[in-house]
Amino acid sequence: MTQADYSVQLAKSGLKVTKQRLAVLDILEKSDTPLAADAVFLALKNAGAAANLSTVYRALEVLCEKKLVEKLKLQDDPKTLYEYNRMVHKHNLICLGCNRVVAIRHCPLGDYEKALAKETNFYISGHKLDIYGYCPECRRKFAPEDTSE
Amino acid sequence: MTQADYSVQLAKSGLKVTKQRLAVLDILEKSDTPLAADAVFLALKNAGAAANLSTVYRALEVLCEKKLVEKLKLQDDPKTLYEYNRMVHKHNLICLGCNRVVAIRHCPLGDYEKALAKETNFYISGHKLDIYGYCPECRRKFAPEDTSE
DNA sequence: TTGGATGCAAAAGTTTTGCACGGTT
DNA sequence: AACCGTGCAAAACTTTTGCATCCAA
Repeated sequence: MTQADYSVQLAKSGLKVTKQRLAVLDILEKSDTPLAADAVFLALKNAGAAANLSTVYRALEVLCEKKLVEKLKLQDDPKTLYEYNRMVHKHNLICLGCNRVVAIRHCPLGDYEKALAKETNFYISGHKLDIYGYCPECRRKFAPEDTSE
Repeated sequence: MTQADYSVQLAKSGLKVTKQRLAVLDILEKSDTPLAADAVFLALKNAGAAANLSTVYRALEVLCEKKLVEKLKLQDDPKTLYEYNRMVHKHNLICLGCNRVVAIRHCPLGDYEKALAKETNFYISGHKLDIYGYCPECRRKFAPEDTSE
């Protein structure tokens, strides 16, 4: 993704194109894992595009409103994480050892949601599935249990 | 559940039996929805078992460690919620209108986890599924979309 | 030009911690 | 008696807000 792409996205969303917002989008788009506000703040500094922490929070907030960015909260992290919204439904596989977050695209819950809606009479707008475990590397380090077959 | 039951649970966990911990367990066990620390604090006061907020946080923390209580974070609430751990695997159906949390016992994810473990080589320790929507009453109030058939 | 965006500082909200005292075992 | 738990106050940490200034449209 290029600067021009982000500009179009911002403009389409009715937001002013500022270097801070462009930089935030770029950081998130390039990151292979969701980032907390302070991590974005640091990344901006390192990229030579330093912005104020408040500005980062405000940018993240407005980008979430416009669906350019997604917000997520994981169980053991007090910080809210943000990731570039690639507009695909997905789930998170979170490593409890190194906190790496791996995106999982296959979703087994379509029929389940429909059945649940019928059963509970809720209107169901979406769901969030986080799967916790240990990645291959951390398995080796911590070996919480041997599950090899 | 009675005072005596909680005492046994605490003792088994190697915790001292104090009136604050007993009261916290009782509040959570009787609640039909997960509670935030400040709500527990208030409930204690109303029950004539007032305790300090720090004590409530410390009690909740240690009860979580001992698996007597479960911790959960939902997407739009900055507060951590706590619920009595009934030792059953379940999911949450959360109403975006009134924030009611309904427990769902059926879990469709057993095979999915196994397949995912094989595919990613993660050791998978668990998952968390939250489903968001509008309960029957809030559907009527907000009518976000007509999905009746 | 003008309304929205930013920086800075201060505040708000939730949760944690240090320490002296009190209660459980 | 020893040690863990509690209360109180202060602090830590994340996030939000007020206001003056700046910048994109």
